[in-house]
Amino acid sequence: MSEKLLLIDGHSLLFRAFYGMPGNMTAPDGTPTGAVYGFLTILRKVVEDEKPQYLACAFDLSAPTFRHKMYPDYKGTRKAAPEEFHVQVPLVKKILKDMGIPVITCEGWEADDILGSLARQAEDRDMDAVILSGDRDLLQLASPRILIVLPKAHAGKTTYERYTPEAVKEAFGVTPHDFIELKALMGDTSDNVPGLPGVGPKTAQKIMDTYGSIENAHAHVDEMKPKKAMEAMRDHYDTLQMSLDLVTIRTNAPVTFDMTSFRLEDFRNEAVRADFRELGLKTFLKDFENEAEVPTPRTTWSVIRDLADAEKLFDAYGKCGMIGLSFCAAKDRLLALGLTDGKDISVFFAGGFLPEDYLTGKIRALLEKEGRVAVMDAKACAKIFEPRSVDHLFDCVVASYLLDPLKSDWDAASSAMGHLKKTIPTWTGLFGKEDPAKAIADGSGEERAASVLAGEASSACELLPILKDKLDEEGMLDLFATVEMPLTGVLASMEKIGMLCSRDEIRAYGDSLTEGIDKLTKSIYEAAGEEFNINSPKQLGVILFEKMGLPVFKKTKTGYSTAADVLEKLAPDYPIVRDILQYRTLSKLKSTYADGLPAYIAEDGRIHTIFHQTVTATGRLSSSDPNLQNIPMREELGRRIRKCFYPKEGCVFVDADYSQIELRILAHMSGDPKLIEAYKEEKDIHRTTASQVFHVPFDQVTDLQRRNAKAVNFGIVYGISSFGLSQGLSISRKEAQEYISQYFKTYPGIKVFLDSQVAFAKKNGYAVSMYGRKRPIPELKNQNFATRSFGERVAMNSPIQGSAADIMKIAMIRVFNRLKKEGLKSRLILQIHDELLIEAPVDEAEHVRDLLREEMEGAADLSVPLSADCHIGSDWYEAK
DNA sequence: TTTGTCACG
DNA sequence: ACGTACGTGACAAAC
Repeated sequence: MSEKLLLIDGHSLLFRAFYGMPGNMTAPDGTPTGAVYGFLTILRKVVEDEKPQYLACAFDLSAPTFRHKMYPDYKGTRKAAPEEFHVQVPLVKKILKDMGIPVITCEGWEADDILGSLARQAEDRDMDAVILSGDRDLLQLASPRILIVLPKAHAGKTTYERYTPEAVKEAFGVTPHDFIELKALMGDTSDNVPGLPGVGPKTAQKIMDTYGSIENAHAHVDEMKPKKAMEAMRDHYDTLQMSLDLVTIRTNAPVTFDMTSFRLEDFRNEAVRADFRELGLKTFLKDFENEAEVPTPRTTWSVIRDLADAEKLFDAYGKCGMIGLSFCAAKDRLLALGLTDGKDISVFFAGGFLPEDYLTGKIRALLEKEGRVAVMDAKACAKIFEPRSVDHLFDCVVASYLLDPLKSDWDAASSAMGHLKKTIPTWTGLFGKEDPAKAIADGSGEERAASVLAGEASSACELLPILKDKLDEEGMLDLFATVEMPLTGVLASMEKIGMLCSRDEIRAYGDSLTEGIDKLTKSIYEAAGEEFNINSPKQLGVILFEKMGLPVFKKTKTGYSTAADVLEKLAPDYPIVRDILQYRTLSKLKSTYADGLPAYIAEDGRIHTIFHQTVTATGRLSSSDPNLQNIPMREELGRRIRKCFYPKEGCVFVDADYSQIELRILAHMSGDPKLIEAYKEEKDIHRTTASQVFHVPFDQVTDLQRRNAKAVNFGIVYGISSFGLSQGLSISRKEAQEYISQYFKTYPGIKVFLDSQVAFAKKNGYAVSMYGRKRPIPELKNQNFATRSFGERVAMNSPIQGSAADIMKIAMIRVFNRLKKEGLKSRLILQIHDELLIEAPVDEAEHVRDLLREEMEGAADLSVPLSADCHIGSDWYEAK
């Protein structure tokens, strides 16, 4: 194997890291360090993976280069960057120096040219070169011996893409050399390289596709199309030649350096350690100490291909008290699975002597035996293996979520890292954009898949006892075992069943919206005196507040606010604003629902939303792909979309929603006698509140009083503030404060309760629901008033919203089990926070309605009654 | 990728 | 004086 030289494009890599990393990272002295951190992370990863023997890093100088002489307007190295970036350049240079990595600059030349020249020199010495850069322009240097590595901006993760000439061709459709010509044709605004006027990416690509090179295109300039491009090529050929020259990276810069081979250990010297300490780069310091220790032994596993071996293993696993299970599936088909008893790890691929049905059958049997099965995704497990119950499953990711619900997006790897301090391979980490199913099918992904499966199964197995202890310690084991775990099975069933949705009806609905949108567009253009993009808040702001001179009520950090509450204030005086509001309504309905939903209708005619159990801070579920928890309801026009959702032949929808569950929970948790009394009367609660707060007889409450009382009730649940209420009611802050005082005077127990929740959260650092669900509130310690106030409102709201979520989850499990127990064909298909929707055969409908109400109202025993309103309908619109 | 907006509870 | 109602997800535009 030939030797390898890793060349780093210092400036561009740091720049990329600067925008890719959180901007708030600082050293103890306040110096920003985010870019340095990102730079080092990617560098370490590439060095580990590529294992170069030699390293060098090139930087630009601020002095003009030969390109500035060719073209004075050239920007190149003089791009604007914020101060926070500039201060990090010397920091990274010092660290590189201390690591023993040569930092190379060259007067009159850019870093690109240095890299190109050194890479070429490496080629001449029969070495391989790897160029690590943040700039795509470097791709032109890719060759059989020169690999280009670009970091990939992927939220939070450090990954990169490797470009050989073939990879460049595959990803961009052009050879590395063509990159140069393309860029010359298009120009580059950030470098200020002039391109051909009127030629963008599309036309440039077309020219290259047709003629293969600029030179050839110019030879055929007379026949060129479009006409604009032809004229541009004819008139600006000289400029184009110069641009070509400008964007071509040189390989003859007068640079060399002493190629002293370096070892990874060189990174770990005292000078580097001091740098890291000074900058507060804890992650890297920790690395330092860890590396002295024994490295984590590589996980090993056996791939099982023989039926007799498999039989023996499944038999043995069946006798274990605890096993770890992982699997890989695509479109509800099992592809592979990993199993461990905590010692040995076995990996099975479906197919050959081990058909898919054989494996799923074996796992189903395991899930019905006594003992625990630790997994990373019980919901997916239930969907694939369809066990009679999920009673023996332990979902490590759900457990991790309960222990820290603020860290949304829990997954297998972060659970392992968070509780085991272990790094395990991930699907995206090993496969990137590649489809694991395909890679497994053609064999190229088997090894990688096995390593992910082994890591997930073994860490699940290891995590189970740890997480169980932690849940117990935190008083959440009961919530986990009796609510969250059984719920995984309910959600699996709901997702799998899905909800029928009519393509034709949605299309018709969309068409009717289009008509309205077209009319409004015309009318808006006319009133504005010009055409513009109404969907652009920026352009709209210019039209309304600059051109037409409308009064500005509110600004956002980027410009004028054009939000609905602002436009509504202007609507009475300006017809155009009314049209814009209407336009917004229609285009929202069209883009998100009419145009958005059909893409999700599966082959069975149903939409299978995903219910997320580990996302929200309060314990609620969320829904995505598509979100079926925000289908329009409040306005008639939008509500009509619900007519497109219908039950299957011979069925109806049975729908039930809790009536003011959050206020009832507030009454219960606070124990305020007057509010409890109000609920026991089972009258219109907002009217009752108005009557009691404003001291008027129940029958004499005006609509305005009721509306105000309702807003106050909302406010209380959200964590009341006079400012917030004043916004909600469009009244002065003083009046709002008056309402609040009045409310607290009427229900003193509520005030005491809310204060106690804030005090509790301040003391303990978290709020807690009726069922022990915790929500940490770090904001309460923040010294910023606004942030702290937010924390206080969260402390008031979370126990209420969280308890409501708990109760709904309990209700779902009760309803699900009751349907099963009674052997009914009715199926739970949706949850919308305080509402459940069931698809029920007509002959079961009335019974199911009663059952649904019973199980929902009986889900919790509060000091006020829980009440659910039920409806039966032939589509979702009718069922509400 | 972030921002503004808006649909729901 | 500080600046907001609580909790989500999707889309289009702009960076």
